[in-house]
Amino acid sequence: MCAMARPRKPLLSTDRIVETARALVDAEGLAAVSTRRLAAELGVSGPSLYNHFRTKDEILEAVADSVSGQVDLTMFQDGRDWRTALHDWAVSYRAALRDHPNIVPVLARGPGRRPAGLRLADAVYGAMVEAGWPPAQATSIGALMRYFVMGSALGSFAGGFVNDASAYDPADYPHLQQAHLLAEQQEKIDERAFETGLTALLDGLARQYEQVRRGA
Amino acid sequence: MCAMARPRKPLLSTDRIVETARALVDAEGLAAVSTRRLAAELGVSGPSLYNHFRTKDEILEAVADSVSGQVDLTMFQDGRDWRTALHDWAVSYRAALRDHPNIVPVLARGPGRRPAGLRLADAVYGAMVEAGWPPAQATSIGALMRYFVMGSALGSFAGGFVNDASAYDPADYPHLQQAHLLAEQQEKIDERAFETGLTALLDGLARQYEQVRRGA
DNA sequence: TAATTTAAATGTACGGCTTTCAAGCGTATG
DNA sequence: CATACGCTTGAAAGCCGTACATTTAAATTA
Repeated sequence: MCAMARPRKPLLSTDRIVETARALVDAEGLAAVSTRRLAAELGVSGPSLYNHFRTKDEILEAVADSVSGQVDLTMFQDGRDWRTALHDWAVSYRAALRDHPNIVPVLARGPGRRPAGLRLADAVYGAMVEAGWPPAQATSIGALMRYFVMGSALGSFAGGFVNDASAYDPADYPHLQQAHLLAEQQEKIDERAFETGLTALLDGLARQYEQVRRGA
Repeated sequence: MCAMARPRKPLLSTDRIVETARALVDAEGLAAVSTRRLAAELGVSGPSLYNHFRTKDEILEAVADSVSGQVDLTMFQDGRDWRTALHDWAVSYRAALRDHPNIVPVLARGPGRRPAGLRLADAVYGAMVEAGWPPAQATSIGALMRYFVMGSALGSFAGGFVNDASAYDPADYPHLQQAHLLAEQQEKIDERAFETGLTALLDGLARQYEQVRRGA
């Protein structure tokens, strides 16, 4: 009896699925994304999704990739020096993650075969080589920058400290008597830690760059 | 009929559960840990775990904490300079994560209320303050070091690149023609990226330290 | 145009998951 | 001895992802 047939215009499209999934992840977190729930959000019944994606994980990967795609890459093209470009890129990268914190755990699994993620890696690598870094170092720089940005996103937007004084017995953690305050100021602390680390990282790389150029 | 009674000696203990869970995570990954599977591994039936933990997540948190507990902290006590201590700590931290890569995603959610994780944060913070860093910077250093180590662990041991040449069309990623080779050499690349980043980070922090000391 | 293949959605169903609960039984405490 | 408590259990509720056959419309081919 009346099994719904193929509609005149497809109800679903990969784009619509990804966009809706992203909105759902942003609004309610990764855990809220079940195939049934997502399908409901799309006005459709569960298994329909499997006509457009082979698995739920593919949907999440696509969402992650769409966030990667929001990272600005123009700084690698307009002749800025490598250090400034790298700084701006890291900031833009982090901003994209901050806008969609709930998808970060998926992104953190590495570039995998996500096109936009690979484009990121490609852009950084290419720019560093062009700036005069040896290829091996350029690879390292791409990786370590990703490490730092991802780590800071995960460590900040996700877990962090718990805002509950009773969780911390001062006797156990002599230096962290005010750790329970950390949660309140967390945003600022994370921001400053990121900036401090990024500056240190770039300073240190600049030093290595000088040595490399001197050696060459 | 014949519901099993309370045994003379408890079959379960929190320690035994955590150890078994850790072994299971190490051997077969996070996904392999279901309450039933873990219970079977313990020679016990599913819901029994709930007499010792309130939720499965608490078990994983405990496993994560037990890994945090393996990180060496002695370098902060024997009078080494802050830079050397920080370096050794980062290396030891990364080694602990490398020994138990599958639990890293849980650890990466931040220190939360895990005692060993907090002890880590406390030790770093205390050592930096003692070395003459202003408290605010000491906080930043603790956070950014965690970011970097966690990010490098997640980006390496977990996902990374896919070892499948067909995944990468050279036309799309002009600089990554050999990206498919990356997976093979991944271990070395990750190691070098970590070392490069760590050195750069510490060089950069040393520079900031000089400025701070000069200003004081 | 007619026949055939493919696409999109569906209902049903299977096997898994975490977690709750009452019930049973040993052990410890009064 | 009585009573409370601790530990384990089986059963079950309510999720989950996804495989499958089915239905119909669209697209393709003859």
